Amino acid sequence: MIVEDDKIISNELKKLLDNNGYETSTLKDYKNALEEIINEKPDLILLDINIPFINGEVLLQSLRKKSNIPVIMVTSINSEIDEALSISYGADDYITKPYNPNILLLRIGAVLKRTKTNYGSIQTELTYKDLKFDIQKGIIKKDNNEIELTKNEMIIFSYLLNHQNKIVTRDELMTALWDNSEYVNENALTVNISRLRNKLKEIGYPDVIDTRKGMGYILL
Amino acid sequence: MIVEDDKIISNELKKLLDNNGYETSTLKDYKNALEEIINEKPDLILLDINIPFINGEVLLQSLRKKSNIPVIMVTSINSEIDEALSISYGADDYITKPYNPNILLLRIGAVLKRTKTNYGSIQTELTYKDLKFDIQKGIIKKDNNEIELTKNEMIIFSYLLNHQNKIVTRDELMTALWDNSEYVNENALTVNISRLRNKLKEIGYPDVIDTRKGMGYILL
DNA sequence: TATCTTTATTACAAAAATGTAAGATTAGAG
DNA sequence: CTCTAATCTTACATTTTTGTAATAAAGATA
Repeated sequence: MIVEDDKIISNELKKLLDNNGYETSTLKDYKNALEEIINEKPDLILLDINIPFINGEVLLQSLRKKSNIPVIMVTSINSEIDEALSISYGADDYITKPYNPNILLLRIGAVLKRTKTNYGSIQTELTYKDLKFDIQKGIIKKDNNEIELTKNEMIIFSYLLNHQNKIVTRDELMTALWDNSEYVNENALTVNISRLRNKLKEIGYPDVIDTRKGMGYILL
Repeated sequence: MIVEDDKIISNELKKLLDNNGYETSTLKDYKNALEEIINEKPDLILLDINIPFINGEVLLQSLRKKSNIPVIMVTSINSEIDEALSISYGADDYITKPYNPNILLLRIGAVLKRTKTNYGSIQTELTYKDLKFDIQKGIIKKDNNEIELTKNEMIIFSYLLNHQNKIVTRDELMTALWDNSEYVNENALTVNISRLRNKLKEIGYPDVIDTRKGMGYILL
């Protein structure tokens, strides 16, 4: 979606993108821009900083409260402050007019690539050594093998994976697993670790969760 | 982590970052850079494009095969092609020397903010209207309320959310839920949808999964 | 080494998740 | 409007997940 008040530039951009395999739509002013955007859910927005009535940065700020749709700021003002501000407001990239069409296309490609796993969708696969961890289905795959993790095992494995090679205390894991409002046996964690270890062993990783007595666990 | 061969610039960068609350480490050349990076797991890398022996872009390319650690390219060559290339190789941002310290800090902040939920970690929260969906724990939160989803309900809700406002066929959902190797009753899906709907109703969203008879379902 | 504390393992029972079947509803074609 | 196919609801039985307790093993400390 192109948000740009200058019709000439807008058409130029549209033509460029249409010719390169993108579907485009255009908005000429800020009026209802937010609704239009939310409604249409474009994959990416090219946002002119100087669209009439409202500054593009204000629009970006409001948009960011509702959505993570990627935004590339387009501006004629080649000011470093604006560039930095765009980024801190949540723009995904920034380009100045006059723009080099090829650069613009590359940047669009890069932003889409960078954000496609995140925008609106859930990152489902995480890698640990040669294992693929599908958090959505709760399974770990290795070549042809595949083991299923239960919810608790998933939470523990995710947590360890997010802190790989760092020691994770038992308390941290307890908090990740259970609201500290509800009381559970201290040993419940130990049992769940044990179960996770067994499953990892099944798939050929017997000793990856190491005990650091008195400190916690570490995923190697 | 600063990867930069010019000691003066390297020290300057280090001082700037140290003074602004970051912990830094430095690498002076490409030798074993990849191992060092993988080993240390920095939160962000400032990568000089002209480090000795190997071009920074090559390093970046190899790194991207192993990790998504955010990288900001630093270069003295103010060439648009390099900038575009950096981005398409997977750099998260790009800055030219001489750099404005404040801009650099802002960009570092922006990149860290943008990537913190993704780097090495699992994106755990997704938003639907005013609900927060924690995929890792399988719970949906609304203000003080909170409902727990089972694995099947999570899979269905995730799938619908990833295709919000688009019609999703029953077959798609069946495939998302079960390997098509194992046979399950057609009705199993209906029952699971029903269960999910009840939970969504509990939390104040009674009619968000709409049936499109003969076609599938749609999340409004 | 002896002792004490931390962590592991196992078996078991309670709770939760899930597929099935039977019957009820509903939407849309004719 | 009527009929039929699609979808829904409910209840139930099986399977899975999970916490507990009792006992065992392993590390640390003296």
